[in-house]
Amino acid sequence: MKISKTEENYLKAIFSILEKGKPSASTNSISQKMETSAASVTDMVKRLAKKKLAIHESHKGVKLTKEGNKIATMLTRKHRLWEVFLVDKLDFLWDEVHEMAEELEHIQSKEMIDRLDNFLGNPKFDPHGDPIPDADGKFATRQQTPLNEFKVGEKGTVVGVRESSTPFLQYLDQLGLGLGSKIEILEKYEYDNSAKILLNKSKEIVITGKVCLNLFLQK
Amino acid sequence: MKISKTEENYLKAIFSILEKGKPSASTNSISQKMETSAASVTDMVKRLAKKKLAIHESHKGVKLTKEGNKIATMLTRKHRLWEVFLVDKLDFLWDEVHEMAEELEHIQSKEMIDRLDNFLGNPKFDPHGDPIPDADGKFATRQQTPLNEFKVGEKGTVVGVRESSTPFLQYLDQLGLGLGSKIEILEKYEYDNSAKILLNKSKEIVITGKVCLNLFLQK
DNA sequence: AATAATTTTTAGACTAATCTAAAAATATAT
DNA sequence: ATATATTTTTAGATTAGTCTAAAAATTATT
Ligand SMILES: [Mn+2]
Ligand SMILES: [Mn+2]
Ligand SMILES: [Mn+2]
Ligand SMILES: [Mn+2]
Repeated sequence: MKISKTEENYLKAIFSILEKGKPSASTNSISQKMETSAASVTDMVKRLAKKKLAIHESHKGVKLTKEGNKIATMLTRKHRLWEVFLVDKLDFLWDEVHEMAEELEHIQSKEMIDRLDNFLGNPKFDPHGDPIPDADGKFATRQQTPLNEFKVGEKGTVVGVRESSTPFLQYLDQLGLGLGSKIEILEKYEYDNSAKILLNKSKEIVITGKVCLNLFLQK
Repeated sequence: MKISKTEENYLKAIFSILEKGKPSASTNSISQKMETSAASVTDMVKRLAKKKLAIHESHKGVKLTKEGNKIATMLTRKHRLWEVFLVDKLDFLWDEVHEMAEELEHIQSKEMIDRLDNFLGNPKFDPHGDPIPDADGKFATRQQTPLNEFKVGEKGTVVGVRESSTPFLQYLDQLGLGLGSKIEILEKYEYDNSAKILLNKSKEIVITGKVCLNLFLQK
């Protein structure tokens, strides 16, 4: 059974919605992520269900079957490994790689991706700190806490971002923040959830509540 | 103006037919290369003409415009650079890479391909000895002669193959022949154009006229 | 030059993927 | 509980890319 690039992108979209803890993905949430109409989503979801990749109950949202989940996981693996390649080998910045990976993930060769994994030194996390599933689909786990849950005086290292949109990543670059940055909380302002932090033991900066929410740190 | 993957593959097919010296590509020759019906070719050729990528005169075949030629050249560049990547970095064999490159060539990023070129050390020839156009579309040239034009006693080094189908390449592997192999002609048999050669100054083997025709050597 | 063979084009149909507009189902507010 | 708003599905249309069968044009053969 062959799966089109479009079907693959839908599977990945559903996967990423379910990943965030939702019990099922709604038609509207998928249409937003895919930037297509709700009608198109209904069509496609039916096709995925017919192929036994998804389970669809009318008006009750979509889940993935074991097979659908497997495919989405392998797409995530490919996407993230290519991102590592682009950053580590071709020296792209972390905010430049998503669109290219979005295309590269559809190249069909398990052998190639396993060799790429090896060539890259079997990385466990992508340039945004997201875990890379191994050849069996197993995700690495890591202890991480969003910055907004830190208390004054606590310290940590940035290991991931909740959202990896280009504007957010570029904003972090501007602030001098990236994976590996050392942070100590100096002050927290209840009023708007912003905070003053000490960056890499050298620079004091103020960041908004939104930034705090989107940064994951290891204590 | 955006060009679909299918349109790109047609451009490349037309390009490769014209490359062999033909003044124009016939509908049938394209349909053979693309493994589609002649009717589909006519349809597509009209679309390419409408986009000013090809010139089509009814019943007289197709040529490429400057723009069409440029695009086909860049696709060839991408295809061949990815083949080098797969062989040099991921350790694939020369007969394993074509299908993957056939997909990779459609990834849309000039910046990425220029960086890949650089990462690979700006190779001038692909794993089959075919020239890789540079960022401006210029092909490297090289003095090369098909083995069948060699005379008894002459020596040379294999630098390319005329045809790079998997069966042919695997057959060469079996014979112990590849790019860089040193060859001296020991005997030529007029009867069926086969020849006895000394391979790498150590092994005597007999090869058919067909093989002689498909190997390019540098004297 | 007429006929036969081959190549190319046209006509009409099909599928995947998309859309808009309207209908139906579900959720929310009064 | 009814009315209103939102979400989801259905219906019908469109475009790219493909096909087969038949018509038209070109090339080869007698
Ligand atoms: Mn994608
Ligand atoms: Mn990522
Ligand atoms: Mn291709
Ligand atoms: Mn090649």
